[in-house]
Amino acid sequence: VVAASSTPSETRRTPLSRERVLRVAVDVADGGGIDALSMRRLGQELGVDPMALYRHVRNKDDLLDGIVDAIVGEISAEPPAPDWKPALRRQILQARAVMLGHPWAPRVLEERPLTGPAVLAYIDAILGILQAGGFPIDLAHHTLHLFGSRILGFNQDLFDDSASSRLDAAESAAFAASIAGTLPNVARLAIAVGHDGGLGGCDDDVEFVFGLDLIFDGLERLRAAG
Amino acid sequence: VVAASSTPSETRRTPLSRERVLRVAVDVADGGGIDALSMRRLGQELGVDPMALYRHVRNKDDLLDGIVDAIVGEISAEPPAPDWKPALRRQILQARAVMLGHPWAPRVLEERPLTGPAVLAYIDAILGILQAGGFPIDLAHHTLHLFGSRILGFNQDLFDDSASSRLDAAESAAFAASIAGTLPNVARLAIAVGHDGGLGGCDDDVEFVFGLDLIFDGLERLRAAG
DNA sequence: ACCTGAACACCGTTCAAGT
DNA sequence: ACCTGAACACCGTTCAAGT
Repeated sequence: VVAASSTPSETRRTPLSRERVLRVAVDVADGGGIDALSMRRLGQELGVDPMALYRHVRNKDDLLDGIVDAIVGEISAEPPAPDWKPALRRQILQARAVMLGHPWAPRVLEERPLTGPAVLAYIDAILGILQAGGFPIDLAHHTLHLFGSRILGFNQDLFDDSASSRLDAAESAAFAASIAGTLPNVARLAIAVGHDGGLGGCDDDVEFVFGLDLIFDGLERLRAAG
Repeated sequence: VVAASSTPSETRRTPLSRERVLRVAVDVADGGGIDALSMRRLGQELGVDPMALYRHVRNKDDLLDGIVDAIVGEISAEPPAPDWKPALRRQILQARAVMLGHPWAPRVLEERPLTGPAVLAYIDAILGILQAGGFPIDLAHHTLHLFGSRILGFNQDLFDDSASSRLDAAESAAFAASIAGTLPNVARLAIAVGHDGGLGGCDDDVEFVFGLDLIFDGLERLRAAG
């Protein structure tokens, strides 16, 4: 169920527009995940024939590109500052806050080409922060590639250890023992992650900021070296 | 069209097995992209009723998990060595070579939970390299999160500059001029990327290794500091 | 000229009927 | 007991018919 901002009768009265189509599409994805966002379902949510959407959106791909750009447009811009590290850090964490509100967004962002106006404006803002901090243009270019998805506030975690971190010490030990023969290093990791206080509970935000700061330090060293 | 390893009659004679289903599924994805991989198409490729696949695969998700694990299984293991940097570097570049042979794989790897035996064995190998190099277990854990998809040899590039790098200097200048008003920093970047020899042609491999080495250096500093 | 909705060519999966 | 294929509940999109 999607939390609609208007009653069905209002919905039907308001004329369709690309903006409204995209806004409701984001609502549908927020409410039911990206798989819930079909042209038919979206038409139903807007109280119109699904075919009516094609007047405001070229096709499904165009719809996805549109909501991706809308999401990036939610990120408020951080003004450039002479001290680039805190400025870029704030900017990226602002993007992260937006992404946390749309859990489906990272996946879609990754599989769509990012060429919308809001995305370009965001990249321009990032480059502005780097330039104000004294980055030559080629280092700024490397930096964009280096950050990858991190520039938008998320990092693709390939292995999910949230399950193992939910285990207590005894359960971790049992799991570790069961795989110790074939996967000795993963077993050791499972025990360490399970230890109370050992790794601080595997907070994703902690991991994200850890990675950010390590990369920042490496970049600052390159920048200072010229 | 998929390059089949056997003729239709052979295909029909050979009994189905999970391994064969997964192998042909990878072939279909290699040949036509991940969207070409449907249960119906896969059944057709194997010369069997689509429903017959459900004896060897729980459902479509299980099929995807299976081919993801099969791809990771293609990566040959690098033996641990006292010098962790070159060992890890070789291991990751080996993974990258495998991914370049299956362009659809990174996207699928990102959206599936990675819990198959080959994935776990691969992570165990990575942890083995780090441990042999003197990484304490908690730093090794941070390292996995830090690398993210890079551990499997690919980096999610959010903006695609392959189009702009294909332009010649005059075209870059014209494009830059057209956006200079609204996107001054992106415009400057476009000119720099377009310059012959300025950035070395935007080689993806160059960018990947650049990022790898920067992260390696940061980790080595943390490791040495204890 | 505009919009609607029937229809097409697909999906993944269930389930009853047949061997 | 096993397998098949019809059928269900969906897709995105085309296109002809209706207003």
